[in-house]
Amino acid sequence: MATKEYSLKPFRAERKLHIEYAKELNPQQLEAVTSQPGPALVIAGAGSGKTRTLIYRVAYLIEQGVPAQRVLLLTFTNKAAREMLRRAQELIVPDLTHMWGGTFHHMANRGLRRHAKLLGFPNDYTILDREDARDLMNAIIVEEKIDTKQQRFPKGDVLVDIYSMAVNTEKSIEQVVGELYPHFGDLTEQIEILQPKYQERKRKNTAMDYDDLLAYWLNLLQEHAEVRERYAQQFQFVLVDEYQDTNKLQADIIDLMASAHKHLMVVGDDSQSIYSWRGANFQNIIEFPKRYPGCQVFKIETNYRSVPEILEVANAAIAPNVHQFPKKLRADRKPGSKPVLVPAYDVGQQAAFVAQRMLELHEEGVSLNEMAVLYRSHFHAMELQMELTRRNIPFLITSGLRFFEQAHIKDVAAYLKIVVNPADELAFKRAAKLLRGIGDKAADKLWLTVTGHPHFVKHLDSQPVLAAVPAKARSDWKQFAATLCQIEPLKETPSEMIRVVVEAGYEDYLTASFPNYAARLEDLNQLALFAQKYENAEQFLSELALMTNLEAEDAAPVQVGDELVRLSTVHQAKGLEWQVVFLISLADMMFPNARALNSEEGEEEERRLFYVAITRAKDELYLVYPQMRFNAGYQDVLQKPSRFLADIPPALLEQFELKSEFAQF
DNA sequence: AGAGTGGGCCTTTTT
DNA sequence: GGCCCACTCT
Repeated sequence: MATKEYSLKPFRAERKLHIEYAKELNPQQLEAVTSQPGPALVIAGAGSGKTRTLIYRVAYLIEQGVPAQRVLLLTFTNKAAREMLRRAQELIVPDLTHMWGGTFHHMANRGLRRHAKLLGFPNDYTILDREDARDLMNAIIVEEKIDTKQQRFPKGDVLVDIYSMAVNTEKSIEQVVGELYPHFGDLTEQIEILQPKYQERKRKNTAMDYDDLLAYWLNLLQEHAEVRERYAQQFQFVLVDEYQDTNKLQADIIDLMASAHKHLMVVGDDSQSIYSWRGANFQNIIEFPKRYPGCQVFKIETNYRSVPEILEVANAAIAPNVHQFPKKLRADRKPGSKPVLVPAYDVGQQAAFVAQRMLELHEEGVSLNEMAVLYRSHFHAMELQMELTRRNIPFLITSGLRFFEQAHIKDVAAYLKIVVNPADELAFKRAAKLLRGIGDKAADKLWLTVTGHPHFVKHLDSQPVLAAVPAKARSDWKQFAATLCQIEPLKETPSEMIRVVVEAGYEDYLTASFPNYAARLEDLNQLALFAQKYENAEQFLSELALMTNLEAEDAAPVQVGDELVRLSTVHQAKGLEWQVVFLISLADMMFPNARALNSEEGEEEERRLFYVAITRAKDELYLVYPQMRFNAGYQDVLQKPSRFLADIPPALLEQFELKSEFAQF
């Protein structure tokens, strides 16, 4: 790898460049975009053109002659990376396809597929999603004969969460349990003993969970100087978006990736740090100047997104937080209308109000695509979904379940996984249990008889294996074995594999098992189309596991051209914007969430979340709360408006009086 | 004994 | 939709 340094000429407005930076950027943005190499921290408030700054920085680097493959752009979603590259590409001529861009997990996976052998892992490992990790952990709890009855023992998903937190924050399990799971304090030792078992089991199955991708990648960079040097040399410029939501593990990876040149530019906003429960630590951004002494600091504080009335509410909402960089967001836009406070009787009336107002706005000419409903938790949107369906208002919801996490998608993917990685115990058992007459026990037994065989797929149809198959499952099993043999040679065309699996029997299973089989079949059809983009099954499966909710939409069957209202959690709305935003279920204990209030930091994070939600709105913002909570079987109980609403001076809001027509629900 | 089904109760945020 | 448990069917 050539290690030529590409230096940047000092920016001078009069010098002829393709892009007229000084015209297209404000002075603060311009300063960051044209800054000299070296560590740099960009504090960019909500709606201040953070993305724009990054795009222009990329374009500027390329225009200065830096080859695309020497730039690394880390973003929160792959979609964000793609979007930025696309827009940077529009600004300049050179080809950016060789630039590395994407999420941390994406980058780690890309590196590990190349170098996993150094860690004793084959490079065709499977990536476990949350559900897989939980199932594996539960299996271990059973095998280790842990008495989960006598004393409340954490379930698989809780254990996985504990380990995840330890890995991502680089803390000990004892510390994590002590701080976040004190009620399991006396089980600490047992919890510690199980972690290596979990690690071993994944290794045996040649599988990695999300945390392993990061942890092993960091390990590779730390322990293998040749790998570290290779990438640290390659990436002369490293850009990181949403830096406030990185955790210790990710920060360490960044530091090593940028260790040769130290041309590291991180961009973020401490007020929008909302992922501490995933180990994110906004101390990373606060202490960046300490870790990189002499770094340049840029503040971008002009907000182009929202009308001043919305911004004032946002500023008031975040003000009570003690732990933040002092900053003053200035509005650039002309005055518009005040945010509206809407007390609804209950969630039903809340839904009715939102739907009604949407229709009115649509009449007034606002596109449905420019409206969004945001909430704290997925289930807060239930009534609204029903209401919108009743009124024929088309909506797109990024639900708790991702497109790719749905059972039928995972079932079919399991077939491909078995062929790609015959050590994948979870995939094998999942697929086997779909056959009639095979349940947990039979699947366990069969796995023990088939695992480790060199000609795994062909072996399934052999005499010794057939003997272990329950009699009533025999014919299904034969079909299963035949299907796997059939798709094995098709690894280069994952979409074909999917079609074969569906036609060879999965379709029959769907029709027999689900009333909505047609919709599920259509999903699988879309999945096959989506798979065509990939060169082989392994790539396709990686993508499937690492895709975010936002990206999943591109693969989900949504008719193009249709106008859709967006329903989303605040977390998933990060980085997005709409003309009109409805923020619903603003009742205390719903938003802020009751469980987050156990600590002071918890309340501050909820407040940042509230701030993120408010700053998604460009023109109109509705703050809606239900006053009554439905109490099954008993009288409804009164609930308090969110404590965050009390921090907003009443003069900044317009009070909405619900007309009686809403009260009938 | 193991597979499969249905009811009751709860639901934070996600790569 | 998930989880747990009780129940029936084979």
